[in-house]
Amino acid sequence: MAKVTMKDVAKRAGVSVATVSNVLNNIDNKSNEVTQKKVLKAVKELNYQMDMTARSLSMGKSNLLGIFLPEVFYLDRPSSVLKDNPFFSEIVSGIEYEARMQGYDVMITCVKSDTHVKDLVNKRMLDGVAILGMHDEEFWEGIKNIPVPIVLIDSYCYDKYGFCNVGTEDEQGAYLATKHLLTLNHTNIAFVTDNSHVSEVNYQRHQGYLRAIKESGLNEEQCPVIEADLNFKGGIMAGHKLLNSYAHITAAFVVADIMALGIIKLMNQIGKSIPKDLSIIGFDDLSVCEYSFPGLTTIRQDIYRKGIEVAKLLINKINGKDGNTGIILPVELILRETTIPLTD
Amino acid sequence: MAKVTMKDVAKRAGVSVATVSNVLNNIDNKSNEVTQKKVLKAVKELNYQMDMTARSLSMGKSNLLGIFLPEVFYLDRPSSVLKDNPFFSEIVSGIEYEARMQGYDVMITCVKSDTHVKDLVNKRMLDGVAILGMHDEEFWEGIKNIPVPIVLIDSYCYDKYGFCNVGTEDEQGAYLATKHLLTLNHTNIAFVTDNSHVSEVNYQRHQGYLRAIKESGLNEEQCPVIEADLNFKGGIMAGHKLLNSYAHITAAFVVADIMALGIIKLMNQIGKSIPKDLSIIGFDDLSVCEYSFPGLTTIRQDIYRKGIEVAKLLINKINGKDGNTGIILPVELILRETTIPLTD
DNA sequence: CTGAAAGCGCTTACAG
DNA sequence: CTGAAAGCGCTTACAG
Repeated sequence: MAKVTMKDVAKRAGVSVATVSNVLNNIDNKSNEVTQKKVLKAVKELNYQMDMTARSLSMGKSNLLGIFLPEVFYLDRPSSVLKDNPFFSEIVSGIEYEARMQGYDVMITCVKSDTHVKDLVNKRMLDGVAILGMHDEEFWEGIKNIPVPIVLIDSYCYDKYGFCNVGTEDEQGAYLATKHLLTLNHTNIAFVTDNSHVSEVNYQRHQGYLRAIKESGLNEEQCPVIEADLNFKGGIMAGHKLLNSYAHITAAFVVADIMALGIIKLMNQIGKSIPKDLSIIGFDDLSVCEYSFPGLTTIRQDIYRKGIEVAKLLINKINGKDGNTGIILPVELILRETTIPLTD
Repeated sequence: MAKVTMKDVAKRAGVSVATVSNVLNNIDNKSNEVTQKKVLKAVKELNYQMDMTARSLSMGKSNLLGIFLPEVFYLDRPSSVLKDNPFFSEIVSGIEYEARMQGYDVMITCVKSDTHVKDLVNKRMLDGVAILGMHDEEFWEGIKNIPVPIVLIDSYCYDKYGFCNVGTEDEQGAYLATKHLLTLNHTNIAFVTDNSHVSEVNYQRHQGYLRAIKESGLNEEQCPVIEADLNFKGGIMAGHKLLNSYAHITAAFVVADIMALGIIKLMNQIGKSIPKDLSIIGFDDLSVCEYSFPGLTTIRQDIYRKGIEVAKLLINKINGKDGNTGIILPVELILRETTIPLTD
């Protein structure tokens, strides 16, 4: 069975290829009803499927969206953030879903440089791209002239480059988390964060933490910042620091669930009890929060929905619909079992 | 800056478009060295990037691989297996990596039917596709005539349809797991599996379990099969069944880590101690096994590598390289803290 | 409202 | 070894 092309449809319907193209692209009143019916009938009978490749070449757009993940290395082996970080899987999932609903396909790849991004957009005539993860200034500078819409996730400098962004109430989330601990009478609350010092997100979360601390009249000095790698192992390291150098701490707000899980694991291992010996609250509400014991109290952001918003925003921009270039999604306190009132 | 095409390169290099195409496609000795040099120089100077869309149309192949995930529903909302199941993220990660290394891009999408698959292959001129997850006979029948290579994961009937497959030593893994429990003197060992009754994989794992049981002279009858949904909640359900109806059981082999985590969670919640009250071993070695407390003893399969093998196999078939159509990856017992010798 | 024709940027026989 | 030309399957002014 040879490939069915528009030509075949045209012949069967007794019209020209141009006409088939017109009705299929819904150039509204450009064709009369009976013509339309003939064409649609032929399409169905022949089970015609539009060749997107030809269409792309002809129109200069592909109906393809790019999802670009950061390339990471783990023990010198190239790894993928999709493999090691549930956050990315979930957001990709949301993007893919919404894109599909709107008739777009998605290409997914890890990118290593701005050049890499530019090349892919050109090569595949991508209509728009979503870029996940953090990159340096050079990277953003390098891609800012790409002639298709670009949406970022959790960026605080997207408008500087003319991009769009879907973010989360980071400051407010951190404030809620800290407030929750304060409400439970904790006064020695650590802020556990990553050690890369480049994350604007975590800076914002620190601000929210500080706002709550100050508001309650506590002294900033008694509230230490503990830094480690932003992953499970980093959480374990942070736990060690907590135990060794901050014995007076009774509660911790951790900027990422995955780190919080590391702390919990360590505490369990050495026979400490969570939340009795340490109240702990995370941020994200990954599925794994529910798996852990005790279940991790955390600040929820709806990551899947975030992905959906990313796709919506991207497609709106592609269609030239103006409107917001920045969307901020709400957060919510999820109470599970890792926080408890301070009693003495 | 207008798009740089082959025409521009040709002009700059003082040759024809055909020649540019030839050297770029490495039609080995079809052009002499000096011509090649001229062309390559022009390519570099103009920063020329091949338009894959045009190339695809012309060649009838796209250098694009499709990764097709099953569409799932969760509480009536369409969901994604990528979101809820780390197994899929990890294997996708492996496929993407290897594909990229070999110069292929990947398209990822959830598919709902065989027609959907066929349409996508046509529309995008995909060179090959990897299909993850389980589907019914009708689905496989529907796609078996697709004229591009198809590789499956963990299929036991791939050759029936002329597909390829990358699988795991399921029977052997289950055997090792069960053997491990037997070695620890357990004699009342439950087999916890999914309730869909369509998974050939879990049938094989059951076989491995039975082999170990029989080999040790135990009576099959005293080794119950417990069924539940293949997810975290299902694990909790299985845990309840275990507690309510199988008090004599001292150990369990669970066909998937994610279910095992559910059981552990339940036991923790009701104050039972793992492994003292129940030894438990899973299958897969997801990252989350390490996060849980106690760390889950399990049978490891290298899922990331599985993805890599999928891509390799797919690309080999695309290039007409014959060879294996079925690859079986090894398993390994990973000892953590959820199994303990039976003492009485 | 419809169709003939040019064009999108490549590749590939084919002739030279 | 190189180039002119046709073709891949669409879309889009343009003329009718």
